[in-house]
Amino acid sequence: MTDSKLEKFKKVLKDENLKLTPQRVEVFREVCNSEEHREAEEIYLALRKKDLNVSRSTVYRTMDILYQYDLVQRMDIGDGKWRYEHWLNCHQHDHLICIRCGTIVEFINAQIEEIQKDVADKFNYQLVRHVHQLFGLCKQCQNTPVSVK
Amino acid sequence: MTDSKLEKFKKVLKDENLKLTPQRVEVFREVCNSEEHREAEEIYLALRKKDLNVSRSTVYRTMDILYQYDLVQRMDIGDGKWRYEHWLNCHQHDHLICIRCGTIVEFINAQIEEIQKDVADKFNYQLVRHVHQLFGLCKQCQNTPVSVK
DNA sequence: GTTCTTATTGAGATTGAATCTCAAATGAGA
DNA sequence: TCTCATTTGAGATTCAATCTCAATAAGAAC
Repeated sequence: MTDSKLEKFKKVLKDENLKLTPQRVEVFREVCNSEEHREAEEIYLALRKKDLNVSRSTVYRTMDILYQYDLVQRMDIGDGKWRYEHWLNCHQHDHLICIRCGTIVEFINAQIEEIQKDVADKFNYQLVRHVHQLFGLCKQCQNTPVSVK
Repeated sequence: MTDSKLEKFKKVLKDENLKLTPQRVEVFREVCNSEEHREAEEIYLALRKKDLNVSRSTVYRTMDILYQYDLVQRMDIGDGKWRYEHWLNCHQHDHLICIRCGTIVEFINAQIEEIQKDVADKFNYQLVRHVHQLFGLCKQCQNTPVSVK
């Protein structure tokens, strides 16, 4: 994690009268140092593994703050769990999700973005955000037979 | 609900060795006769209101069957609840969702469908299904001031 | 550095949608 | 009508997320 990212977080905390605690810093650092799309529980366990004992509650609470102040992105692939990813260089992208192995790949398509705007206009909706997820089988899984239980 | 829809359901039940029960028929009828995107709980309450007392468990179970056998569509707008809609004339469409009043409107865009395929190809994903949701403010809500609590 | 106030933390309780359990009831084939 | 596997209903359970509250700690003021 670059210092500028941490500074950004510190600024948000200061501006919002939230305190800079070691727990918050550790959670933020953990999220920034991974390119994965992880659940709060996974982030919690990753911290424990590193002997950085931040409670589950605090992880959930911090992820909420990070999401509210646009420091992380979160997505829901329909299994009832939020998945978080850092959101500092690369804003605005969508996802391809493998329905077998769960691999998540990001994509950006300017043309789709344009058409989305047109669709929203046509229906008189003022577009705020969107979710666009393509579910399928990744190359690997297309070539792997399903194991028999 | 036309008879042909019910026949389709009966055929699925028969083919899958599932029994045709009055409860299943009532749930199916209830879903087919509404153009809304409703949660299982709402469908359950709608039935109760009509004095068709199907248990909550049975509603959930029947919705699962209907979804598994492609007789209804379901969507998740990120609030942890499945919303169901009948899926008999109009397959394949996406949704515009008002973030204030919850109104859901359907849209279809052939161009986006095409580009999606190209994106999946490019990443070597074999596309199975997709979720595309545009969140924003509907016309009505753009013109309504937020009420002060 | 010390004091003070207020926010934060952690552990466990709670929530709510969805699923599971199991005894009683019921389809539907023989 | 009989039989038996399936289904139903009511309540228990699950699980991610949120809430509660006493103990702790940040950080402003001095």
